[in-house]
Amino acid sequence: MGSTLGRRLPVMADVAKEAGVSHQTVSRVLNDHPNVRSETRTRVLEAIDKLGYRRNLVARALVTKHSRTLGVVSFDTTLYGPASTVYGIEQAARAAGYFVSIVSLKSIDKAGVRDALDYLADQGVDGIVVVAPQRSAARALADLPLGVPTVAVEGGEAGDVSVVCVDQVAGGRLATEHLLSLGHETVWHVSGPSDWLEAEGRVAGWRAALEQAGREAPRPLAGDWSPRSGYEAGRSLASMRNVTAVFVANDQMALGVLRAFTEQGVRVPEQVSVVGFDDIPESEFFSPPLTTIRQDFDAVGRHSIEVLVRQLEGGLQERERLVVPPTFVARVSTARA
Amino acid sequence: MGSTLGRRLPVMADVAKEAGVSHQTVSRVLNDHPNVRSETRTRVLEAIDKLGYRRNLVARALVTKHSRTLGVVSFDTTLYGPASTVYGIEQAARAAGYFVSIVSLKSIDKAGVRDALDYLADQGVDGIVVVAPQRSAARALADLPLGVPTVAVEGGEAGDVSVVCVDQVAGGRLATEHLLSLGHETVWHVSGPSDWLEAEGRVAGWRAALEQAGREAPRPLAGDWSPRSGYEAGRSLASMRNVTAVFVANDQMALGVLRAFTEQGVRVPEQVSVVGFDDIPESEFFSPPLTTIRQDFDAVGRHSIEVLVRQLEGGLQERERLVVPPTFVARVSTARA
DNA sequence: GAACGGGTTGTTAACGTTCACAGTCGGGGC
DNA sequence: GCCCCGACTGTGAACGTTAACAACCCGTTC
Repeated sequence: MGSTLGRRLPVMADVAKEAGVSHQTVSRVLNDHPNVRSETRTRVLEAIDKLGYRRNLVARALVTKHSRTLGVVSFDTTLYGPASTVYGIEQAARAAGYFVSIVSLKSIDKAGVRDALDYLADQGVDGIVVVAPQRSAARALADLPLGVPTVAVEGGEAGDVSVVCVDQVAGGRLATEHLLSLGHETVWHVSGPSDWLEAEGRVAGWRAALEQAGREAPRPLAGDWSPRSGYEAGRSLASMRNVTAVFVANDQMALGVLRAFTEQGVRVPEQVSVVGFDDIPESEFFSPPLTTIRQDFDAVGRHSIEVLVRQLEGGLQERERLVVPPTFVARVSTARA
Repeated sequence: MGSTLGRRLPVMADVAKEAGVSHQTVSRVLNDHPNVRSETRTRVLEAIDKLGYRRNLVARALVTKHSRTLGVVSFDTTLYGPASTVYGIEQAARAAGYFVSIVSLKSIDKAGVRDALDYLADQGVDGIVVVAPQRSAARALADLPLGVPTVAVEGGEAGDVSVVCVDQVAGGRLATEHLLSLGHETVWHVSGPSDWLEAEGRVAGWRAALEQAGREAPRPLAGDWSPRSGYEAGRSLASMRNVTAVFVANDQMALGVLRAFTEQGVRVPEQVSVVGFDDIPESEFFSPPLTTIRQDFDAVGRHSIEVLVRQLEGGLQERERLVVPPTFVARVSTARA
């Protein structure tokens, strides 16, 4: 192609020439500036349409210092919880007119979190959501000097940043109280990894409920969220005589527990009642269908964007703390003692 | 505070002044240009370190016309398959030095795909990966005049774009042949939604295996990937006398099938053998543990980035088609007829 | 001693927007 | 008739980087 025009994408100046106005007027039209004669506006819009012009957001970001991009750092988005949360975040962010740039961490240690944050900051994101369910991640966040508005999901006492989370303690309570109300003497617990804030919250809720009912809390069995660890915990529990009720810290482990019980000939819910946590789509079809505590991940994602955008567009503000309540889902894995 | 220096972030010019060189030399150091005296280089690096300078990637993108950002558009990243694929994509992209911007679609229709693509193009991504498992998405892709290098995951005959996919037909064959080899007269099938290419491929593989063995293919039961739809198909199957082997198009539906069988008193694998597809983490702990076909989503994600990056950095090229083989995973849900 | 050439550095001009400011035009008040 | 003001539009300069080119230094070569 000659030097005449080639394949070059049209820029504002081209539109301006086409419409017989200045590039600034084009800019005004694009930004909905009020003081543009409506006739001029249509002329510009026609030119835009004719040339197939699209504004260059990179150039815009350079001068405005806003990229309208939000960063998300999350741990293992393969898991149902993080995946759902990130999904909610993405939907909400796009609805609010932001792009979403994502970083999934394999393991969360301080260095990993810092790197991810740096990485996103380099990219020029306007704000960051950190799905930081581990204590170590939350601590990293608290220590980091972040130049970018940030909100933490499940972040515990995450220093100066705003936090959106599910009330894990209430969830643990809900599960345990349900089992106690069915007449069980006490409730056993298969917990998540101790580094996780969610695991810790559920343990606390379980303990509080038992204490309030004046029951002894048995020693919790620790899992790692995986079905396998639930299976192993289930084998231990099956070998004990006095177990009639178990609160498992997530549905995947609960699946493992159910499997172990089945193998050992322990019948659920006739001999032992089981409650899970999360309400993954599969839970309803476990054998037997799992009574569980539902977390509204979607709401968590949405809220975190709301908080972040408020912070971004409303100037600096108080840090907020938003707690989403969990709900009880009755199915058939629990029965009277 | 004053006009002296304020809180302004340092730019290249500041580093240049600090090091007593020109901003261009700083740029050269940052870009590993060979012709910089090593003494100068260290002086510049020291200045960068002292000032805490970080280069502005937005400005850089403006002039180079490369953002080093890749776009990903995917359908419902809440599902295990897409989530794992996107995870693999993200890991590989970051390793290759690219940022990842993501768009999750609720529903995939032509307009949705086009919007997502436009959206990402506006943002200035260098390339796009479309996780397009539906026929409609693939068709949308084929029709679209895309100005950006694109690769499709599970994209079927996706027009001019490169494709990375799992060999679904081979997977369907694997499952069916396994069941036939156990002596079952024929194999029933619970399929995915007909609009999905993956569903179609699995049906084709199942049919081919039956045909090759000279067996009649029963009418497949259609599901929608959800455990519930599997449950409903399972109830139908349980009510039939002659069903001894079922190939279910994904593990979630297989869970539903198992549930229905359990409820109806049909024993797996004693009376009926069941094979799933995907190998989700839960499958191993179903009752009974599910024999299934494993898809290496991670590899798919990685490969798609490899193909895309090759296209990006190697100039325009032939479109590629990369097929990842599925593998058979033996567990206990299948037995001799 | 002049011309050459490679390594090293600096100068100037893009890139495509938005911002700050300066016009121009027309109508209303005195 | 004059001034002012508000609506509208244009001009020039940022933003922070890389690209293109020019310039310099110093050692070789003829």
